[in-house]
Amino acid sequence: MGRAPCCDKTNVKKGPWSPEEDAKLKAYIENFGTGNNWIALPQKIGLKRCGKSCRLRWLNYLRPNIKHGGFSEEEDNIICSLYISIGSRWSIIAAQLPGRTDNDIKNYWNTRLKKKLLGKRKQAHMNRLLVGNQDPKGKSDVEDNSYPASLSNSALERLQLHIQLQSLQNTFSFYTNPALWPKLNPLQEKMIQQSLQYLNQNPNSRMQHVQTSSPTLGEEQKGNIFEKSPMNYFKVDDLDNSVYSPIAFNAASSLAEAFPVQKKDTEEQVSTFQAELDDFFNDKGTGFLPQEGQIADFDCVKEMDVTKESMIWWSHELETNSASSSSWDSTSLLYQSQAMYQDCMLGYKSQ
DNA sequence: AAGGTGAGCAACCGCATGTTC
DNA sequence: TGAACATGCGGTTGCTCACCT
Repeated sequence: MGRAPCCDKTNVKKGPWSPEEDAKLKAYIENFGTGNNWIALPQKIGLKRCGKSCRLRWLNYLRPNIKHGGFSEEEDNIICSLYISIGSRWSIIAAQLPGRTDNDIKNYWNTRLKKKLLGKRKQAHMNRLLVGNQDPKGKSDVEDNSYPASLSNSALERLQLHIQLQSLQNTFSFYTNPALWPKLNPLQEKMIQQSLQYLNQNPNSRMQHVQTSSPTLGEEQKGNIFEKSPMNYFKVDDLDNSVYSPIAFNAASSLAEAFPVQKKDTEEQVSTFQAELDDFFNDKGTGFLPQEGQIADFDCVKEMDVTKESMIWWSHELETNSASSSSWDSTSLLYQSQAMYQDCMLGYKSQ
């Protein structure tokens, strides 16, 4: 048995509202309020409209202090920032912008802001390609310190781009809101998170994927290692010395399975790995889906005691958390995400 | 001038959640 | 406690208008 319709569909008017209808609705609500019953309201005032339609019309157009169009730069920033952080939660975004409605913001985003933002990304990408092509020495960007393609300093920036692009595509950002992480591939998320954290703490570092025949690492390296991995690890060089990163050592072995590199680190292999890693983070090309055994190899997963059941539970928790707008402070999130957005945009401007 | 196309936007639809009885 | 109903929300649709050919 389906839900009973909220009104008699055959006896209600659809389509644009006439000025007379607007006037009737506005006058009634201003005088008597909605009476907390939108369904009954149209009958009371003799409108052949669905109650939901009346509500929408009032909220989006007739209620006082509604602003239409003319979004300011500041409003653009707020919308973009929040969208990157929380996705298409238009009502929450609208709550940060007095006088704006969720519908208005949604339309504005879909028709203009999204294009504007993606246009900047595209432009930045094109700029990079142009710079690479114009290099007179014909160096690959692996060799060129200004454009290192291995997971170097720019990896941070690139990972951020991945995250933000994925946020745009998936309407979530696990970056600023851990409660939202599981919506994406948790392995990718945790690895990115760990990588970002480490690279943030070690701004001079370069990160490479390294495979070694040595089953263990030297004593001098142990202090920098969370956990040994017999064959694969991420090697992080900063300018002063080489350290071995606490980044996803167990992930490295699983990654190595996904992206086998047979010999020790040559620039070419690092470059290849880099490209493959790109694909990995982009969910394309390799189509890497970890098997159960592989999942257990990720230290991020170990922390979570992952089983199929817990993943399901985790997923459910996410849905619950993300569905409840009162479960987190959207204002603090706004400041947090605005800073991220500003960083991102500054990054584009500097290119 | 007429037809095609795409952008912008108002409104609708269906689902999820909240509330009431 | 659960069914019925009301409300809120986000995705989608379809209309209008401006621009292009």
